[in-house]
Amino acid sequence: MTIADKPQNRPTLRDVASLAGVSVATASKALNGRDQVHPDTRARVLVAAEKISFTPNALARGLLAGQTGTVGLITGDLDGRFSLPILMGAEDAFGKGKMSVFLCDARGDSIREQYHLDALLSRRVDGLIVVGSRTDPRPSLGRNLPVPVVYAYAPSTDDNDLSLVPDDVQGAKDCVDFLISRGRRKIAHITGQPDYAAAQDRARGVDEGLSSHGLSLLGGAQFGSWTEQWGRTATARLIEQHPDVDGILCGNDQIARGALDTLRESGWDVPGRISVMGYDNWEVFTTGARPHLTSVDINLEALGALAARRLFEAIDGSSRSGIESLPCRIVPRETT
Amino acid sequence: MTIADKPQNRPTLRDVASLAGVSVATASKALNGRDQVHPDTRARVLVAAEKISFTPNALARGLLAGQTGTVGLITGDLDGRFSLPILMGAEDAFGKGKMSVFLCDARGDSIREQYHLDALLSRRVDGLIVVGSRTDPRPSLGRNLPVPVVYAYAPSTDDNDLSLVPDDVQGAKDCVDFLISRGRRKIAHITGQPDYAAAQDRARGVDEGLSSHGLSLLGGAQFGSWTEQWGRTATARLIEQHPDVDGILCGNDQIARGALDTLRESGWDVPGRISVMGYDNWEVFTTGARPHLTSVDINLEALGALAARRLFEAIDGSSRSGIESLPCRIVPRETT
DNA sequence: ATGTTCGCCGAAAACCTTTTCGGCAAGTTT
DNA sequence: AAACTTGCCGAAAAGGTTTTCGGCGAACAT
Repeated sequence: MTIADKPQNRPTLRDVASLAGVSVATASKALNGRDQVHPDTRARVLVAAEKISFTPNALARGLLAGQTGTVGLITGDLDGRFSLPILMGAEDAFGKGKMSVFLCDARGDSIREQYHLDALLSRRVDGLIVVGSRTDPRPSLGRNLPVPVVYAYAPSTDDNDLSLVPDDVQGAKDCVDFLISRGRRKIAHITGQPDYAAAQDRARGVDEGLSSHGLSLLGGAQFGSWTEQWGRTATARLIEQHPDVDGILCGNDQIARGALDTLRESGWDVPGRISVMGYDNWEVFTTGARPHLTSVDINLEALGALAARRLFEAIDGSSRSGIESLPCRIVPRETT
Repeated sequence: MTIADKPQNRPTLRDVASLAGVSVATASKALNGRDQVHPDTRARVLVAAEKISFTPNALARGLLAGQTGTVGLITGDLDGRFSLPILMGAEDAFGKGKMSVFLCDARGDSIREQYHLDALLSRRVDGLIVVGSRTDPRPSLGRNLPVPVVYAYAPSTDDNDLSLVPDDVQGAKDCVDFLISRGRRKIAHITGQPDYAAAQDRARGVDEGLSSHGLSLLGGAQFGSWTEQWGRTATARLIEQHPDVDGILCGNDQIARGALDTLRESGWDVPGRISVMGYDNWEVFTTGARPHLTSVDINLEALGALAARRLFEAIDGSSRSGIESLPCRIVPRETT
């Protein structure tokens, strides 16, 4: 019965018009705020539309206008940790009533990505945002797509595309400055797999930051994996080999979590004897830690917002290309 | 220039037809595998379509067919932990080439939810999946929507709607059985805020499970918050007041994480002296723990897949209502 | 009274695709 | 040779909306 009493064919502009006793042309103009329609007539149309709860068919409108007011966000993310904040940022930037953003998930699979691309293009989205789960360059979707594309977080390999990425090098430098401003001088770096651009960039930032202060890294950058386990192992080795260490910059929050665990179990006071910083500001890790973990926020909402603005500009005609880096932001908590 | 050389008006079926020297009717039939078209003609049309990389306009098709082959997924999730697995499950169940699922995020805000609902309905989706971030009942989207709706994870308050939820009561019972089969008898329960249905359901399952074995809970269910901090605090108190405890069922993985930390620091051997189980099977917590945490998977992909099937049935006419519970699955690791 | 402006409305075209149905030519049957 | 079937193709309608443009009546100027 829930099916039976559903209005099988939904109300159309023609229904509104006949109810209001006008033509569809006038009804359309009345609803869209065009002038050339008498105030009384407009009022009649509005109540008629309200009465039958008319919603304009976006398919027909899009077909005619050649624009749908829709942008697609294709993500390769598996758990939404990167893509949802970017989605939110983009939505906020587009503002309500204008453009809708719809997400679909390719799970890092290029077949699925192509499938979603086709689905979105055939539905005539006005633009695309492509999100990856690592900052390593990824293959371009192609040069002669019928709509503009912005790559977010994971840049395109093609310089003709526009990509937006967090500035990991500068973020890492900022961490160094932050620790040095807290009086730390013997700084180590524990990070993830060396084949990640994020690991390389952050390590480079740490190096350059220390160099600019005339310092150098304690024991060199320790590459491993992005896990708590590695954080624990590497930290245990670190404090044994370098008992004078007074700061650890970790490649992400999980490694930092592992570092904190090992330090606590070894009786090292944080932040009394040593400071620890994470990266990514994944809240479930930073505020679960003891003490709460100082980290670096990579501003994904801002990335999404800028992606939306750039897309809007491109839809309106002006186009950019290349890689744009966005600043990160240190979130001080209790480990520094 | 990237804009300038974009084909401003995309190829249409008319272009294909004129290139192949046939009418649009024949071109359509050729591309859609209809019979009534000569093999040679079909081949000509196909190469023509390929040549100008024609993609059919889904707007026009949907306008005509009254169906768009699209379902919308509205989530209230903030980090995608629940909604993305459900999205994936739904996609897999629909299968490729048939239906596309697009996600939009209301962030738990009913204004935004209404906005996205309107956006999806005006784009004439064929159905909706509504996902929440807690298992507490949520307000219905309404009874006379023009398309079928399935609520997943967070059920609707309206019994006329169809809702799919994980069976937390049975899941908790299974945990009890699991611990008892491992020889545990003195079992405690530490869980989250008492105003969460998930906390109540899981606590009830634990109670009922123990009763069915003639046992009872050690110290009663400990409600607190879904955090590591609470897991640590409650566990410290627990082992002080009940040194004979040999099993802790935690309301989620973060609480379990906190419990493990406190046990390790108190010198309790896990799983030698005591077993610990989490809930939700959030991998980043279960495999980061020492030892790796046994947990309960709430099968979100299966939930999404069933949502897709139910939606498909409803679109085809048959309709159900009420709440369907899906079984959970214990994932044994090293803490039991 | 004639011509002109102005305000408001409606018919029709356009967007792109799918499906129905009529038509035409070639081949088949009586 | 006439009647019929078969295979293939194309014209046209339909779907819902927006925009353009012509029209019509009323108010105004001469």
